[in-house]
Amino acid sequence: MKTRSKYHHGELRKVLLALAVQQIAAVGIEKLSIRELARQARVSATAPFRHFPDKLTLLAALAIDGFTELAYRMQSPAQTKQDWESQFLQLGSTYVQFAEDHPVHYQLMFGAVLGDFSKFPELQQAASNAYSMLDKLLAAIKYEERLRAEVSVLGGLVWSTVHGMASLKLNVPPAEQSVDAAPRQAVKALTQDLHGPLQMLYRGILASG
Amino acid sequence: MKTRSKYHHGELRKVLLALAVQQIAAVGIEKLSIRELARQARVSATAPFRHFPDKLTLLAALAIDGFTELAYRMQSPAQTKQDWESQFLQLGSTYVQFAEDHPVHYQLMFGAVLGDFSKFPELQQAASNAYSMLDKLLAAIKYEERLRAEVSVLGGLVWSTVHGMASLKLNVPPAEQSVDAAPRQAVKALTQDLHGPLQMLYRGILASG
DNA sequence: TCCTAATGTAAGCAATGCTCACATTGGTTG
DNA sequence: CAACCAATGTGAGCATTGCTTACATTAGGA
Repeated sequence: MKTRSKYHHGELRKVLLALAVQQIAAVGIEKLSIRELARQARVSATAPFRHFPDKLTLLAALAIDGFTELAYRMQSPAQTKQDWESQFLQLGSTYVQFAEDHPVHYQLMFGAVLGDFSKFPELQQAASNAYSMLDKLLAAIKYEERLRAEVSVLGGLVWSTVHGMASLKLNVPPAEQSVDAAPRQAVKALTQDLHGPLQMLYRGILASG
Repeated sequence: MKTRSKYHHGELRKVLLALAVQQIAAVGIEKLSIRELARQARVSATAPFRHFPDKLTLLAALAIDGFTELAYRMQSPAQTKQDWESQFLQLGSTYVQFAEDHPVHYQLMFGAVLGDFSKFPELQQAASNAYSMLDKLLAAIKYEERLRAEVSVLGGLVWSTVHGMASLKLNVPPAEQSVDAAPRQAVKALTQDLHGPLQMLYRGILASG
């Protein structure tokens, strides 16, 4: 290890991103300060701007990392040649697990802070990659099982459900949560009672559009 | 109508909230400026602080309005003495419709900007009120139909699904969306194919916790 | 009618995002 | 090996922001 030359931090970009995640987790996105990040990295206040043209772009970089990681995680279940039920199952829990492991990234990826992705082509690309994983898996399943539904329709419903679970887990005060109240009971419920109601629900919402 | 006395705006609070919604919709939460709001309301820069101790509290006030309106909308389906399928159905579409009608409020209610609700007792209260509507309906249904599952479990699943749909509709670029692709096909899909996969998915996710 | 609380104003402070001109490097090329 | 150049860091400074403090104006009940 060479002595730190003190000028030229060396891996400032990476460090800034990591610190940003920490700080957002600690004080929230609203109060994230680039100057404060610079201070923590022991670097001048303007140094961060050599790596990111502005604050939003720094956040976008985090979102890109998120989508990349998510896509990576979704790759494994899609490649293993298991029965499609297992793949399906793994895909869902992978998604939710990701949200729990990287709440800050998730927030940026699916929250409204970044606004229109069109300002960040790389982000758009990364997001599309991740989204296409679900489509690919569903397409494969459809082919093998000869499902009659459109893949896009299936995908939309599955995605809604999974995303809803993840989003609620992150953003709703635990006292109000009932998502993970009782896993085993939930499984029971699904096989016993929910069958009818859920169908009804889907129909109502989708038909109203 | 009396002549505007120019001092004492009169309904500044209401106007500020309305302007805030406009501005957030236009430039995003990140760039919402209280001083700018004051300018648009033709009022001094410090006037807003007579009505809201700080910026966050102003946003919290919007979230409170949101929860109140949502609870109000959910009240009607719960009171009409229809069959429970219809009630269920209406509840879901009410929720999604609300998100589409008031995206800014929705963002504040379920996004991460406000952080912990515990700083705003009124907000906590308003949220609880809204949440309890779903529980009430489910409890009633359970009683009438003798569902075997726990209400909290049912509620969690239903809520996840509905919330996921709403959240995706708001936060995902339409090009990537597949939620409302084809309502009629979706209904078909549900009654034909989705029955099995969805169960699998739920089981996988819930059992992994 | 007066007096007090509610509501508005004016001036000012510390912090922030960002720009610009300049300093210091490390890596490529002659 | 030297010299140059692009990448990366520094420092001063500007406009804007959230918020405080001290003061002005008003509305409305005693």
